[in-house]
Amino acid sequence: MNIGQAAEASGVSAKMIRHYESIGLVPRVDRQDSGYRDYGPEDVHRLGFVRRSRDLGFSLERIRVLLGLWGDPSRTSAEVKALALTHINELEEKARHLQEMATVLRGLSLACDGDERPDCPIIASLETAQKVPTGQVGHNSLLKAPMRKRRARTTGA
Amino acid sequence: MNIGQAAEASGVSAKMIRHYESIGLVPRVDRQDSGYRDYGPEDVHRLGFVRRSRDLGFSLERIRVLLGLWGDPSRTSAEVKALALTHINELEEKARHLQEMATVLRGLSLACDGDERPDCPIIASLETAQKVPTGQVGHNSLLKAPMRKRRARTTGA
DNA sequence: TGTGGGGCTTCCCACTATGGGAAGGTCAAC
DNA sequence: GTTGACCTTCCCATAGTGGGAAGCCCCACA
Repeated sequence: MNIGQAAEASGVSAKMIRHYESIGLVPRVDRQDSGYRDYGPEDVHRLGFVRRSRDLGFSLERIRVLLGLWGDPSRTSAEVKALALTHINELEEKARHLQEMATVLRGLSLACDGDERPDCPIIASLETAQKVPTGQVGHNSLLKAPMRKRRARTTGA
Repeated sequence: MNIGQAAEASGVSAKMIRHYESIGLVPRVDRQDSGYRDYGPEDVHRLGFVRRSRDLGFSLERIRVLLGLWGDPSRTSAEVKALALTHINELEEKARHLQEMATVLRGLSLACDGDERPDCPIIASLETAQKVPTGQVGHNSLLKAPMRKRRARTTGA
């Protein structure tokens, strides 16, 4: 089976299959006399595993671990579950972050007339780091690590 | 004011300030005799605007537009609001996507014993594209554009 | 048997946004 | 003058995916 057919069968693009192979995520497959890669059912199966893992948001590095667990007969479901729970927490944290930004912006938008005049609380809020009328959020600076202190300079004149 | 002080005052790292300047997001500032960049209050103000826009998840390209609207006395609040609403929709769509992945995985995790045995519905689900007992979600392949059809080949022998 | 076109190969570049680090110049305090 | 923090530019790295070029392979059809 050529790479194009493996791509269609697995849902992973040929481009990505080559990439996954190049970074060692999936093993190098045999070559035909022509030099074309030759895929068997097992290879396609594995690519499908990768594809579904990606669909659930796993990073390639984590999929590397998942593939290891998949092929390890002495794995425990506890290991798999722990990995999944870690990932779930990360997903939900990111989702919360995005939703919080949306909520802040939603509050500002509600206060914006959206007419022909230039006055706009959205622009005003971006301009100055002040509280926004969201009820409970009240700050713009989310999740950014504080910057390290710099030595004060006597900026002359 | 040197770049380090502008960075601390604005919350944008010196590295990023230089980068923003290099891509034309913020104008090139004057240089001191030493060749050091020299920042004034207006520059810091603008950098703060960029910082807060980033904190709300705006892309640099969209911040370019926002900066244009900010400095445009003939802007309308409708323009700003439209841009904000577009962004809100994108944020919430991404948040939903992440949350949906988390929910699917949560369902699989609930069905996983997490003990010393290898049997694991999480691995099983990644292995084969079958329905998962989540109640309403029931699919793994989310949001991926379908791949274009390829011509079937008579894979000889 | 020749040819056309689609698939395959490798290799490089692009994207987003940010940071690390090197090599070297500048400034201010002591 | 020395020292150390700060500045300069330039290159590289990240994560994941796609675009595209140059060139070879293969097969169907005329």
